[in-house]
Amino acid sequence: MAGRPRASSQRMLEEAASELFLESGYAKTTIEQITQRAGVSRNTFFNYFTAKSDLLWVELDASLQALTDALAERATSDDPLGAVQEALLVTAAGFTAERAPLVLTQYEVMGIDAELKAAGLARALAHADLIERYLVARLWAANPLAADRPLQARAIALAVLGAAAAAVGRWAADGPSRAPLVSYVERVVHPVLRGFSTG
Amino acid sequence: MAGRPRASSQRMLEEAASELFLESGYAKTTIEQITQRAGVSRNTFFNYFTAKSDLLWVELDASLQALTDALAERATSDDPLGAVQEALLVTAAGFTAERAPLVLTQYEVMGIDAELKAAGLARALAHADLIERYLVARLWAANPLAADRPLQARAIALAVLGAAAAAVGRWAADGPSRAPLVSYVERVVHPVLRGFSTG
DNA sequence: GGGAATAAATAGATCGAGTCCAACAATTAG
DNA sequence: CTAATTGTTGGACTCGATCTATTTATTCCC
Repeated sequence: MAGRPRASSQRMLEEAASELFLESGYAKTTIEQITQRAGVSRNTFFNYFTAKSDLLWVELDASLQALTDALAERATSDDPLGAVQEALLVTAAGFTAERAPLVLTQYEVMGIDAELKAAGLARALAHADLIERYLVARLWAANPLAADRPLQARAIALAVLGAAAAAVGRWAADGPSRAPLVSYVERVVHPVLRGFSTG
Repeated sequence: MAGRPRASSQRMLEEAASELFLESGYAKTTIEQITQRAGVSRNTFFNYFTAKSDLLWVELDASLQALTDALAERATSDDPLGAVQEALLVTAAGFTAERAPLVLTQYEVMGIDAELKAAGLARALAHADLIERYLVARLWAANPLAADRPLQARAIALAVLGAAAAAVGRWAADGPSRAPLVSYVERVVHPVLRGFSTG
């Protein structure tokens, strides 16, 4: 395969960025500085990331694939709500102490305000979309005549997303000696799904 | 009171913007064009709005006050979860056909992509913060010793927010002859709160 | 070895949202 | 009338993001 070898990688840029964010804050760190530290030109940044903010949510974005896989493994489950919970827990297990997003653990040092943190929730809508699609396929294949099932699938997906977001936030705030994320997520996702499964 | 009278208003700018968004799309409409149509200078825009995106969420932002008031009226409720649902329904009642955010009803015409729509969820975190604070006050005054009650309050608040967002999205998509938003919100918020109230 | 194909990096330019400050303008109060 | 107050504007600037043309670094094939 011909072509010029890459001079950098997402990982390199991410590491350069994390150092700089911790040194000077997110807002004060320019893309020029990040790429300089990584040894490439400013324009090259956009060959690796769509936007500066992508740097804050690398682990979250990566977990989308984990959730996709976990849901696919449960494609034929006869307990869709239970399967959603399991898939979320499997995905949550991928977040270890070393893979806790800096944006959630070091937000004060990095000068991350509430609006920037909130953008994580918007970004995680992709996860909710996966869950919704899974539910639409599993629930309404069983009973396609129920008129509001698309709304219900979406509501479950978004409610679960919200609960999981609460869990992640608490987990990150609890410090390095925190329990595994899985236990937080389970504690909050279970009541949500319970509510939707009775009736 | 001395001082120079204002030459414009949020309302005027919002109307100018809505026209332009519908004509040319959100991304293609510049702040210069909006302020020109409203008859003021570009810099003046920022005396009325913090950012261009504020224009998309005027009704949502306004509903924050409605929710604040509705929760305050239920400050002494002995059924906090029920009170949260009622407050949400009162707030939802403020969204009529004429007050449906264009960003949700005309997103195709306006070229609003998924990311821009997702930002509404991030913005609505302010609503979830209100609910969380209300729950912390109501639930943990009654039983301050439960260790994970702050997490539970946050999880409820965010789960309810997610469910409500699903309702709003469905409601907007259903077209001008849609049923009142209240019925959508009730249908999805009730199971969430039910799940957290049993146990 | 050399040329062609391929993929990546870079320089340079531009746009527009957003920030900021100084000067100007429109009102009221004394 | 002057001073105080509040709002508008012009001008300059930053920086993320976009885009294009050129250059660069590799492989492949003759």
